[in-house]
Amino acid sequence: MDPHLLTTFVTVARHGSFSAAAAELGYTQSAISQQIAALEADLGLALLSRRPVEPTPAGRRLLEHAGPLLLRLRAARADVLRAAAVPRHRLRLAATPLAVNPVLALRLARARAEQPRLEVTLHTCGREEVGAMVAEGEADLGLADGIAAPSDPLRLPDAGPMTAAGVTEEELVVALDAGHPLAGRAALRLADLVDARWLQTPLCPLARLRDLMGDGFPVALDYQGDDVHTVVNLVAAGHGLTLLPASALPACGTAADRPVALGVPLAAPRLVHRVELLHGALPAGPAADLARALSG
Amino acid sequence: MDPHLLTTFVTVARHGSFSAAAAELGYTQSAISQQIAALEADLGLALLSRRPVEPTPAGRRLLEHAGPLLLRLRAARADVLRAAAVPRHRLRLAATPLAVNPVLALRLARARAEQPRLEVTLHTCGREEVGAMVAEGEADLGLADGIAAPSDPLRLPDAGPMTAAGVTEEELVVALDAGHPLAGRAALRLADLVDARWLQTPLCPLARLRDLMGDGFPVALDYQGDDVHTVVNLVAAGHGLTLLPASALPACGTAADRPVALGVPLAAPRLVHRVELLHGALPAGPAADLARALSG
DNA sequence: TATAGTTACGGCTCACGTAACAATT
DNA sequence: AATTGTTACGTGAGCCGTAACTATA
Repeated sequence: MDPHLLTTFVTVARHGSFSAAAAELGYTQSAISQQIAALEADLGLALLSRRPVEPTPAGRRLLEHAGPLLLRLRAARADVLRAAAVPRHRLRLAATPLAVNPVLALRLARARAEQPRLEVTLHTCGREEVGAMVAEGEADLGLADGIAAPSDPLRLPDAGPMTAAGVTEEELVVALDAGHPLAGRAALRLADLVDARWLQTPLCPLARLRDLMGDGFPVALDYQGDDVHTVVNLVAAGHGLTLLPASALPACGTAADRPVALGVPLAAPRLVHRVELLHGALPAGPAADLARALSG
Repeated sequence: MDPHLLTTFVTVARHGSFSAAAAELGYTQSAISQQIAALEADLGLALLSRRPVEPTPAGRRLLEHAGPLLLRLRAARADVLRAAAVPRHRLRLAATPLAVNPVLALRLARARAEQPRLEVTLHTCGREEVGAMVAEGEADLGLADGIAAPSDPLRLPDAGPMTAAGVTEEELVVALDAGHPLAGRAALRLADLVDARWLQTPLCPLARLRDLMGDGFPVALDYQGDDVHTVVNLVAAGHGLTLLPASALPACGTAADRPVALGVPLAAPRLVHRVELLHGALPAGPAADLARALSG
């Protein structure tokens, strides 16, 4: 169970090939073969079937552990080094696309106005990656968004000792096209939308809604990207419903020349769009200042 | 950050001595010295001060990570092996002292009556150790108790992918001696007991109450052991208050010849004594049967 | 001066690379 | 026949033990 062998194992499993893993890790094919053999001998189990190279049931099980385990290992290293590092004035921020809402964008602007020496780099990526970047010290602060009951914390994947605190909560709206039968409503209940046609996007994972409401939420279109602008255009064109924070929809009313997406407030269940600030323990100097500023 | 070096590091830190760690791990003093040097070189930080041997701030930080990390590593190994192992008829149970209440003791008896071939070993230990034993596969099932709001899960320390499900919830009572000024009350509010004299025991950690209610709960006596019988006798003798599940107190009323502990129901906040069943994913065969039986 | 951690050095293990081999398509 | 994983074997890095050294109480 040497982490070294574990890394090799996940790489081989990911590529489905010993040679490809060897190329990526800078070893020879032979070394990879020996490493996998060593891991299998250590556990006394076959972890991969050969030709084609695929994880066995035991291998799949190990894969579920290996990722988080290696992440925590890197996170621990990063955390110890971070605690001893000198505070930098170049801060790296990682955020999910919907996390940088108008409120937080303004707070960030104010903080930068107050501390002109501060250099900020902002990087957009998925939830898991935000968590991983903060845990591994690749980002000083992270902003992750999600759907939760008011004042409830988000259920973020565990990436080791890390602090998460809510910074904004905002009304959730059901986004739909202007011609949709429900467009005129003053408010909607999620229970009434279980059988509507939904847009599947990483921005609003339907699995989360099914957790809350049970089965349903059929997928009309699956959009794999995370671009908010694209999602809004897809909604406007009638590809399906999705949940968005109110501020993610354009403020204007109707437009004659193109389809428009409308937001109808969600009446029940009581849910909000919540953004949480992530950071390793003890954010030092500038990072702590910025964290305070973002918390409002 | 080799786990091997990490284990050496925690052992040295625990003993406060290189030689003692060497003795425990079966190495020479010299090897330990080289291992610590290697770890410090890898991180580029001093982790231990010498003479006396104590962790530096960076070392303390690493210690916070190392324990859970090594536990998860052992847990992952155990989980993979468990999934591939043949189901056994000798089941090992780990439980905290207050977890085996009358209800669960009866359910266990019924299960054993229905499956005569089943051999059960029961081991009592602290919360963390129950979690660790289940995670590492040293126990097939675990029972951990704690204080929580009704239907709320316990906040158990994370020991990797493990399933926890509530099995019983029971009324909490404030245990006090018969001569206590509050002994006559029909019910008590925790808020009124903030300044009372409390018994500190692992069975009812006052830190948990302070989390809920803020500071207070002064310690009259700190009992380091976890024997329920002893705690009840201490309470009866007037050493202080504690919270216990109603079933932990003797059923009888008063006795002339010796001091008696009484239980007064806790009216507010609404809290219960909750027991959760812990198991690794996929409990196989007999373990799954027993888990079902204990869940009622 | 005694105790305890560090450094020097030698031996041995083990992990990797080269290269020949085997198995699958 | 080509591709890809396995096995054999030699080399070199690294880890541990012995022993000499050093620093602290």
